[in-house]
Amino acid sequence: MSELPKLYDPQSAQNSWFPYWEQRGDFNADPTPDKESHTIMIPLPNVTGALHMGHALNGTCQDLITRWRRMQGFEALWMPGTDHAGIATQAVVERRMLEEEGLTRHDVGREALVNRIWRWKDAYEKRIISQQKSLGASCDWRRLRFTLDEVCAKAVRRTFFKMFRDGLIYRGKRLVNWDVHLQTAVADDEVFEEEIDGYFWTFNYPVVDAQGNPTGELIHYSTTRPETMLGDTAVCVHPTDERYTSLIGKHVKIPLNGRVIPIIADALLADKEKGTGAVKVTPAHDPNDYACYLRNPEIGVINILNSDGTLNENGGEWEGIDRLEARHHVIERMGELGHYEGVEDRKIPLKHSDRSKTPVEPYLSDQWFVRMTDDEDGKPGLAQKAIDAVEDGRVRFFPSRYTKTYTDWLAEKRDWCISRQLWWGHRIPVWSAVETPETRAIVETFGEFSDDGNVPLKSEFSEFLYCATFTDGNDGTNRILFCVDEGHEDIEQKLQAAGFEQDSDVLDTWFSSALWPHATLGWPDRQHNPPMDENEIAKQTNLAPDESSGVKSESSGAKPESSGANSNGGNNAVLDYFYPGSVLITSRDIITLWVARMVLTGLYNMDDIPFRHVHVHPKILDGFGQTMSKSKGNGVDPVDLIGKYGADAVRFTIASFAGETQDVRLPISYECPHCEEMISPKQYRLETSSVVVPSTLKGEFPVPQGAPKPTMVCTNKKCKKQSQFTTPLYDPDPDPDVPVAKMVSERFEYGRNFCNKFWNAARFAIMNLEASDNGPAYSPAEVTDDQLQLEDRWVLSRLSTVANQMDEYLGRYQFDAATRAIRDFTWNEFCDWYLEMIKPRLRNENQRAVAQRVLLVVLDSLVRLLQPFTPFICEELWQRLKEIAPERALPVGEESADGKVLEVRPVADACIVASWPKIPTTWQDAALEKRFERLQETIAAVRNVRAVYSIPPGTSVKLRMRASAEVASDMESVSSQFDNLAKAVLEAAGADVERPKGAASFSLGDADGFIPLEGLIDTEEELKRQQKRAEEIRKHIKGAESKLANENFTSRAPEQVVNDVRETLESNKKQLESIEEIIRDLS
RNA sequence: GGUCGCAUAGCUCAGUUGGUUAGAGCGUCUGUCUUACAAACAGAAGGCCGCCAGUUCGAGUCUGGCUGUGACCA
Repeated sequence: MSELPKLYDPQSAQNSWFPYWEQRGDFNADPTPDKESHTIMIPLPNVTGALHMGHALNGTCQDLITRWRRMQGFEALWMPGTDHAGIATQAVVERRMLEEEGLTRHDVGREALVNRIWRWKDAYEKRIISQQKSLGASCDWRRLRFTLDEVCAKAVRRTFFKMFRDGLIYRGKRLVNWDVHLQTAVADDEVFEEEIDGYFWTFNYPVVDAQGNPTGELIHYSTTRPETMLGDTAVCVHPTDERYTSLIGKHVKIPLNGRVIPIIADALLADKEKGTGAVKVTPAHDPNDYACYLRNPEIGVINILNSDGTLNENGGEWEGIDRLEARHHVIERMGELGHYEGVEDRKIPLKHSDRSKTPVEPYLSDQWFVRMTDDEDGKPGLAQKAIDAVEDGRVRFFPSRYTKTYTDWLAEKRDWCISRQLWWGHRIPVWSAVETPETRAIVETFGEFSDDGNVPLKSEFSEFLYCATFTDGNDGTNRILFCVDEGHEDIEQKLQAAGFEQDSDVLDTWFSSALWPHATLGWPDRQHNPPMDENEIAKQTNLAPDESSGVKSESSGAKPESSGANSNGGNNAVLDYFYPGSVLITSRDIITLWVARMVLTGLYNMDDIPFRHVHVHPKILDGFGQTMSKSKGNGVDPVDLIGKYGADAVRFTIASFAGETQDVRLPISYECPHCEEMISPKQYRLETSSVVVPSTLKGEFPVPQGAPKPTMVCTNKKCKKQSQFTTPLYDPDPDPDVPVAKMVSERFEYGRNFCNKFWNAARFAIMNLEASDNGPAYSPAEVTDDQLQLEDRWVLSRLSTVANQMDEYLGRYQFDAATRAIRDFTWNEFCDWYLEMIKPRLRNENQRAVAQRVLLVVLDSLVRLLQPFTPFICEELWQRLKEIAPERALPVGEESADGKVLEVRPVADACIVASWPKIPTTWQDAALEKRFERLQETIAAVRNVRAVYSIPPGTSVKLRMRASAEVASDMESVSSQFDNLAKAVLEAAGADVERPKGAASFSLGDADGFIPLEGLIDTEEELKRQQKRAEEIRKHIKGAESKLANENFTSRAPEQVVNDVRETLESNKKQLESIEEIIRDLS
């Protein structure tokens, strides 16, 4: 075998092993009756744009758990896919179309726009998948789903139909956030508030008598949106406001249009302290006013806006004019009529659409809703059932504090507005028409009208068709509507031919993503397994789909034939087998929007929860503590990091962040494209927000069209070159062919350095497992207890502890603790101590074979334990080790007697499917670890003396240890290690050893060490060193003594604690005695 | 405004049910190209555990308040 290079090359490992796994079908998961399933549904990224660090963190956690479970012998499915993200995607495509071609959606039409969005989706889905794959995502790519594909579409249609039939979906009026630019409602979470410079105008309305004649009284009020007075239906005062009590019940006239409206009292809307105490009420255009209308329905509602933001017929002479322009006309006319009183400047918090970045208008419109409330008879509704599932523990949150976020939100039981006035999405499957003899005739082919307005259908139709009549609130016409289940295009055509029109709205994206956990598995089709991607199957070299899974690991055994084929004995085995899922891994901001709704629809459609665990991982912030986002310019592309540090390093570092905390900071830098120097970032304030730019920024933002783009200057004195850099503020992108500074983070050196350390440990092992001048190659043979040396027992004891910790930590989703445990063991124990200690044995022909066997079993275990974290390097090493030792000595089971520790077994073809280590806990030996620690302390103390006295590495020192006979004999048994690790020759050890003159000294708890340094010793320096140490110990002694003198402590603290303090005190006193003796000698 | 977090070494973070002398990585300083690894090795320096009270024999850890900071929901 060719010798391993000194540096691990992540790119070459990535290039070889990902295709290898794909071809072998290692990521495939199929129903396998004799294995337990493990299912993770990806939190589907949306196709609006590329993935960022948050996705990388999310994906790493999921892949880690999936790979771990797969090695444990679970049939582990990680389901991939993407979300169509209705409004977000439509908005980016529309914006780009407008910028590049000057076209709006109305110019191109529904079909053409949707086609354009499909093309966008195709491009970004491809990009997203390639990003995920470069991270090593072991998804079952054959099962890739998209929320608008036909499998998901069926689930959406069936769910809508079922809910409609069950009376859970209704149509109603609601005041929504209306994006006049995109002409759609946007959800509350798609809106951001921004303070703008506005004005506060004051007007008055004349009070009129019953005949409509002015009484001479005026009511004054102020407003930031004067144009809405055209839609006023009342003036409101506080019921206890003495200025107005006499006016309540009277009327005012709106001067602009002569409408007479009542003066009402409403304590919730009017505030005596604010302004004049009187407010105008415009129910159709203000949420608070709308709430007031609901309390006082007699005042009525008047809508003055068209969907594009222009005034409608209620705008009178200003009909067709944009509301902002109309505002000026209104002010002017009120002035002419003598009802304008003044204006002042004011900062106004204004809601903007996150999608179009334009101000939203409160707008009253017809929307579809899903009922969340409980039934009238008190039976739990959708929300309550989802709350129950968490409260009774069927679904558990990790960390548990997120349970409250979930239950608090659901407890409000607010009906869910599911319609969106968009073109990109699942169209609402409802067809309606005005009731006419012709349309009635159609209805009568399916059923018949009953007197109460219901339309019971004949049984052959009622399974997939639902009919109802209603009166249109807008024009008073009687209408008929049909809801049609999936798979009945013939009926849809028949309805359309008869004049029925499909609702033009689409469903909220979350409606389809709520179904993700069962829709992706093929629900509602219970007869067939869900279809799979033929191209992905074709990539797998084992040819016939039935054998696509190939030979599996030593633990999981060969798989029965794949159930990928569509015919499967008439049931959907995939759904039965993989539902419910095991864990959902996501970030906290969608606990309400998504997690809650998945539970709710899972219970509704499947009568079962969608997953048992929900793990909520932290969010990644930048070095300034702000969330990463495209618009802030601080988003790091994981692919850039993978290119620089390697996928393993990125994964390992990310996993080290992922604990139970809420946020982690990831300071970022710009990498000079010329010399790789890191340039630090700074925050750059814009008018209403801030962006992150290089600290050496040249040029100004925002960039005027055609102006040179801002650049940064390299801080490296030898470079000093300028370059463009990653930022959202270039319009639209950095110039082509100009070097661009990428955004990276030096934090990832943590993972890279670890991978390289591990690589070199394996390199050392491999060199010593092969035949060389030092002796023969590795030979597999069983290892018994009596063949083990101290360091072998120690390393196996530690390995057992760490391996078992890994299961604990991963089981609780504590990825950070798991990475720390495995890193510390690998680096600080295996590399720093074990490898160093066995070097002499590997050169000794009698000791070499056993040392090789123990070395390999530890390395073998590490490769397996690290596979979920750093799969590429592990597969690379696995394949190399497989050549050296296709059979090797591996841990025996717990129950093994007769002193056998390792037994020879073959290993799996690939690391990804190797069995997860089960290291016997009986290997853990606390007493032995304690002994070993004393050895380590002694060596550290000798090294410290060597460093203090600058003794050259090549120079040997003598060591004399004063200790009890027992400890001394232990020291003698490992004396060769003093020489090996500290270049110290143990000259003497025993109770009667005396401190030689001119020696450096150190004191452990139960032993003192002396290193004769005749001539070398600096008495002053040594005295100082010892006195400093003595001071420290005196401090501790004092602390312990005062503690023990405290009656309260000795009587109330647990005996164990008190004893520990006593022991430590004794040991410290001994140490102090030794040190004081040394000090006397030196003085 | 409500809810949930965070504040520990210069930076980024660990710190189990309260219990001996608070840890790691990076950075800094001193040595070392020692035949696995300079992306490394050996050694060292560096802490009012945000502030104020309280509970306790004992508080980085528990309780209350304050300050700063972040997220989610209104």
